[in-house]
Amino acid sequence: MSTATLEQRLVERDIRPTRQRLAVLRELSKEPNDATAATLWRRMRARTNETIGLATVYRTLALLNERGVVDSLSHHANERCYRLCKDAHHHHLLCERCHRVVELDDCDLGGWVEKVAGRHGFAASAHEVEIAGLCAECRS
Amino acid sequence: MSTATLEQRLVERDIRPTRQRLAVLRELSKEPNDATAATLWRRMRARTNETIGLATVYRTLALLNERGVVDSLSHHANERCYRLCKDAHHHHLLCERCHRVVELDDCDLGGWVEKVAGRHGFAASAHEVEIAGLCAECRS
DNA sequence: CTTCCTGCAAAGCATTTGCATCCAT
DNA sequence: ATGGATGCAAATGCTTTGCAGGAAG
Repeated sequence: MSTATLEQRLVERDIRPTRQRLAVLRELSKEPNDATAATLWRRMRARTNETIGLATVYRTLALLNERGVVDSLSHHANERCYRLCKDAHHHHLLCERCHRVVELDDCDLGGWVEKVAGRHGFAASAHEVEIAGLCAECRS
Repeated sequence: MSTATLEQRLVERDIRPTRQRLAVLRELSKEPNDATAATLWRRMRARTNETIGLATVYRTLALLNERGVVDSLSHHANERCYRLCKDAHHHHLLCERCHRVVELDDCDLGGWVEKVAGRHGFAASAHEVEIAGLCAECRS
């Protein structure tokens, strides 16, 4: 993804596109799965021309999450993982072996959700589905 | 739930039903929603006739979770929550205001899950749905 | 006796915060 | 100048672990 597009994502949500924030976003956009704050930080640190503090990575991820730019998952019990949002609404397929995460971009569950929620007096505002299993590669 | 039944749940999974483990289980069975390790511990401590260490609560919850007696959720970002499993397979309704958790005991999503997973080459082994919204009480 | 369990206190670790400095407007 | 952003280090808070004493069979 071009830097221009990444910058646009920030500006759109009223986030000042600082060097560090763009760096975090760029790093996330290279990651097909999800990554922890520390992982992203280490990768950026490894490049001598990019300096950034771990606290800034945390602050940035929290901000991006709050504004809907990144997802925050917590499958690995003790550490939170982040990934760039692809679309507004989607679900996840998780591979139990290699921990690959596939984002599903189709969701036709709307009706079912309303029905189930209504049955318990709930007004549903969001839903999230996670399917765990083995990916094609790990199956073979 | 009777103590006998609780004890049975432990014995069935080859867990020695010690006083502390039963206490944790009994405390969990009184909790309609989910609770953190510290919350359960404080409640048990409050009763002068029950002594238990926080570490033991953590160890017990981890064990029970591993053996499928309790669920471990992590909605509240920083603290893990536990709740007694009702059935083998179920989903959750979460109230965004009061944090009540309702366990759905019906799941008619089987076909959908297989279809979606298969489309991406996955062999699904488990799935989890969480629906967030406002419960009847918080809506009014 | 031997094995597993528990309590306490001491780590461990991810995450947050205080504060001085820096940067952009 | 002024308000936000950052880096570093210190603090926080949940969770785990080491170890000595205990309970159970």
